[in-house]
Amino acid sequence: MDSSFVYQTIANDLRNDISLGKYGPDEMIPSENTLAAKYKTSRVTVRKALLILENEGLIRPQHGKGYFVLSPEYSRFQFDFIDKPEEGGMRYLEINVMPAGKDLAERLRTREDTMLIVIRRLLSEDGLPSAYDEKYFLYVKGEPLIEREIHFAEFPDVFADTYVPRKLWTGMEISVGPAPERAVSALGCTPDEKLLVVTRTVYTDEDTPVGFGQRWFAPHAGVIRAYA
Amino acid sequence: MDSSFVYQTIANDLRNDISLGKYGPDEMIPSENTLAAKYKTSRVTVRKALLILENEGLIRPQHGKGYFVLSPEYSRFQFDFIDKPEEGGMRYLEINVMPAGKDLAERLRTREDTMLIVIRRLLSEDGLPSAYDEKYFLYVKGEPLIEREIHFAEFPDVFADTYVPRKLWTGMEISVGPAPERAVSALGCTPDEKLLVVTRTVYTDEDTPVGFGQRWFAPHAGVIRAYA
DNA sequence: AAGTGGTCTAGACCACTTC
DNA sequence: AAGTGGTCTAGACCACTTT
Repeated sequence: MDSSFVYQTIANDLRNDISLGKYGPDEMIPSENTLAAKYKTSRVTVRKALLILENEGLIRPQHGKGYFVLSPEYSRFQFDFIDKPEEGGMRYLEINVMPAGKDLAERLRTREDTMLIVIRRLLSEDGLPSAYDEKYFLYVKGEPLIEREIHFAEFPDVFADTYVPRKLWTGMEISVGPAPERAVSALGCTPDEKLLVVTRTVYTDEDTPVGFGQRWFAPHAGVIRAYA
Repeated sequence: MDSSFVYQTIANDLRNDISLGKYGPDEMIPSENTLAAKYKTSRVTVRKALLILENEGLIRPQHGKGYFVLSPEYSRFQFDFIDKPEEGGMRYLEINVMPAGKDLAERLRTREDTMLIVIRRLLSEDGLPSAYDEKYFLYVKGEPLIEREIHFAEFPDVFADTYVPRKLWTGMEISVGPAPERAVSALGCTPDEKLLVVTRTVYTDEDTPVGFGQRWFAPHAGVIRAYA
């Protein structure tokens, strides 16, 4: 197998043993010294292998005792939600600057007359409209041109120049609800029809919201795939 | 700060520098030897610090060149979807063994007369029904009692005895759709009303489906929260 | 040739757990 | 006291990249 290196061999062997149930949950695997002797290698190399398995969530060391096998964790799911789809088309419906208004002022914790940049788009797949989305973020005077900001790769990148990078985080809510009037015809649904909607809010490291976006999926395209 | 150890100090310092933009994306951080000299420590300790940052997705080493700072990745979201809610109530509506039928036979890639275990539940929050869910998995004769299997902690654990542990994975689809008739009244919705629905399929490592489940969320409770 | 990261050694000392 | 994991050293040799 993939075992050109000693630490890989050890990690693979142990992963196999755990996987096959040789060491069950809450049981202990051989100690570092035992493994070092078995593979005729140094403790450092053994620890390197064990760190890999620890990072994979298979084992956890306990000081003075040993390495315990963990129970598998199946409840954590993940998925990719990209702002700029690579497949399918994308069309800008509107790019504007406008006052926040009541709802958005509340969501972005600002005043109603605060100026926001709004970007509305229509996403397509196979020539059919698949989703409509909107993004709002604070308009800061003296900032780079809107035109430049529009061509960001991903949602939070818009803020790269304004805020400290890497200190932003995004919260997401997946729910159902009717699309706004301005999107109904484009998506080919009725005004009251409930669609899959994804709401994203970008926060600074101090939990101040700086951006807000929503995406409604057309009835035929309303699926988000995740895995654990 | 949290810097009782040399490797922690190095990792924290570098994380700070990257975070503050001292080293931007695609730029290189100081070499292992440089850092070892700066902190008057060994290369092993420096590498330990750098491995931490690598696992955090901040840097990536390139053989013969150096460590590069990566661009932040905001498009990967994750969330927890637990089978047995700790908060709120849960009531078993039905526990049975029944033939798969056409739809389930297709989903589980088996025959229509294959016997399945079915578990139907009603979940509540604050005394109100919040979701209805169903689970189906293959009924294997001679297996431990159904009664025992019902008290599993998480969905895939049902299969722990039957299949090789840790070689299962779960696919999930989040979409919208009407609840089945048997759930409509319990959830307090109309037959045609579209709800948030989560579909899970558990596969073996050979991608054979062994379990299938769906959960419909009541209109007032239909939100899944994720974060990146 | 010089610098870089990748693997590995053979020790050391410490803190924690068990007997 | 003995065994365990946690931190750390001062080297070594190799493969890769740049000059």
